[in-house]
Order: sequence, then structure tokens, then C-alpha cells
Amino acid sequence: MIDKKGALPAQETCQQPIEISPIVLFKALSDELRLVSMLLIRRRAELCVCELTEALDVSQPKVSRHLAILRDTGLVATERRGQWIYYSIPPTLPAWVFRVLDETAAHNEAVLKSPLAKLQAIVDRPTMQCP
Amino acid sequence: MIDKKGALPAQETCQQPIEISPIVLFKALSDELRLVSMLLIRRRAELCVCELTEALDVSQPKVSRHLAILRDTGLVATERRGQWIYYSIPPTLPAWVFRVLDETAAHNEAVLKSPLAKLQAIVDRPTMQCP
DNA sequence: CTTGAATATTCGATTATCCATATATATGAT
DNA sequence: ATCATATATATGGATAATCGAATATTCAAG
Repeated sequence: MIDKKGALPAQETCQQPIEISPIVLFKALSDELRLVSMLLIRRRAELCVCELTEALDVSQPKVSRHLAILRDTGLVATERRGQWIYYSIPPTLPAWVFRVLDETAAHNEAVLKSPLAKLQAIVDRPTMQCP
Repeated sequence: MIDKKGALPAQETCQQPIEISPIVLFKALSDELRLVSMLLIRRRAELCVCELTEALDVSQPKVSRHLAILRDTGLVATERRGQWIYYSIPPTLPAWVFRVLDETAAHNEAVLKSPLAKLQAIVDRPTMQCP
């Protein structure tokens, strides 16, 4: 007797701490687009596909495909709000994963400079921004 | 006029601090054999191919091939002593790389348990060990 | 110079990864 | 319902990674 409307409501809100094997993590981070996306999402808390598409200057299917890989490995979570889907890093990730990400970001600022500037430009622009 | 015998002697001993792109690092660590080898070498300071071959229970060419990849990316250095070639992690690697390695090792002890035990067995065995 | 041990490399086949293009789905507004 | 925007996925092809097996190289000891 499962409520057909609100299926698995508990699982949605109450996530267990996730196990991430180092191989899975490093494989996910071994592609530049995925790595930079992860670091940008970490820096900006959440980003939607169109923001990443513009910040990284790549095609939308390409961004979407790589985000799907990150999602499937549990490294990012998604939340739809309106027609936008926001990607964020689940706080349930192991602490050592966050430390790896932050070490990488701290000592590789160069990779983030241009995309961060483009993200800022999107925010600065008064018209047409993802809400 | 280059001395034909001792070519590039300065470059051998005086290594610059190495630049490692995060992509190159993560790609190198995204294979289980390479990751475990790196962590074991880090733990034991240096290891030769035959030790890794036995500790990881894989074929010698396989170990050698993956160590060559690590060597070519600058993540390990080699030193021949007699008929053995010892692999170690160059201290000139960026500090953040060491932190990534140590974070990974600290929170993934399970991956190292069996190979470390086998390495210990090699040392404990009185006969026939790589000097 | 020959032998044996340690290590490296080559070869061919298999598999995985990445891409661009095209198409599909979902949402919001009209 | 129709249209436009945001996002996702499917398809096919190119490139790269990986493997096992066989072969080469290098060194030490006779």
C-alpha cells in the first residue's frame, strides 16, 4: 500500500551520506569540462545549464551530457525550478571529496578565471538572466 | 660542444618545481592500478616493480606500463640501483598534489589494506627480497 | 660472452570516451 | 493548442585507453 502520489517522500529529503570511490571521483574530474563545472558549482553554490553553457562557451548538449555523468556518479544533485534545472553539490558528499575539490580550486585559479568572469557578466547584465 | 659522456648532468640533479595540471593528475589517478601504486609508493617512500607486481598481484608488464604513464606525467621519478628500478614521488611536486594524495589515502584505507599486507609479507620473508 | 633476473616495450584486439548533429521532452507564456 | 526556451538523450563516428601475449633491453654474475 504505497501512496501513489507522494512516492518515496522520505528518501527525497533525508539523504544518507554518500560513498564515492576515489576512482569514480578522479574519473569524473579527469575531464576539463567536468572539473571546471564542479569547481564553478562549488564556488557559486548552484548553476543552471544555460549559465554553464555561456560561462564555458560550449554547446548545450555537451554541458548537459557531462553534467549527467556527474549526476550519475552522485557528485552533483539537481533541482528543477521552473524551466531551469539547477545543479549543486550535495552536502552529503564525504568531507575528503570537498577537500580535494578545494585544494584543486585553490591552486588552479587560472582555470576558473575566464568562466567566473563570464558568469559575473551574466549577473551584471540587467536583461535576460536565469532566475 | 657537449660532453658526450655525462650529457645534461645538471638537469638530472637540479629539478625545477614541477607544474601538474589538475586534469593530468586526475586522469593519472583515475585508474585503480595507478592510484593504488601512487598511494603505496607514497606510503613506502619507494618501491620497485617486482614489489608492486607482487603486492597488487598483477602481471609485470601491466605494472610497468602504468608506472611508465605515471613517470611520463611527472608524478613519479625512477632510480636504478643494480637490476632494480625504484619508483618514488618527487618532492618537487606541488604541495596541493600531496594533499590530494594524502586526503585520498586517509579516507580510503580499504584500497590499501591488502597490498600493504602483501608488501609487509615480502619484507618479513627472510629469503629473496629486492634489496 | 652467456645466462638469468628485473624491467620495458611492441603488437593487435577490445573497449571506453568524447564529440557534433539531430531529435526529444518539459515548462511557461500566449 | 501553439510557440519559445531550457534541458535531455540518441546516433554514429573518431580518438584514446587498456589489456594479454610476445619480445626487447638492461644489468649482474659467472
